[in-house]
Amino acid sequence: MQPFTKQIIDIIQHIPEGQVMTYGQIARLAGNPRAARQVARALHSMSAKHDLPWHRVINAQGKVAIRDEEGYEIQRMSLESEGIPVINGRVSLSDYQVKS
DNA sequence: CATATGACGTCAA
DNA sequence: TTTGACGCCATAT
Repeated sequence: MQPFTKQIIDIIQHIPEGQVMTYGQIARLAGNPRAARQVARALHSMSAKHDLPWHRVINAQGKVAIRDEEGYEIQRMSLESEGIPVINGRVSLSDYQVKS
């Protein structure tokens, strides 16, 4: 497991309940400010097998970035279950995004 | 023009 | 078969 990937997983596992993080923030904390896309790649490949709260990871616009319909709804439900309302496929980042 | 952002797609072990 | 690496560059603003 590469340090990067490990960092990404670690960071996601530490996202507080009721809060979300963007790809850019995760990439920055992982040590590579330009690796936002790699964060997406990592999740695409490993989110399922790491008991990660991946539903707390969204894009910088507060939108659910999942393309898959099923996964999208799963994330929406998960977020709302934590008290994060998803309106029009979006989340109120100003209220729920983790600040760093 | 400069800056910010990204839930893929393919291949190796 | 399944799990993980890749760590850029196309697109939008």
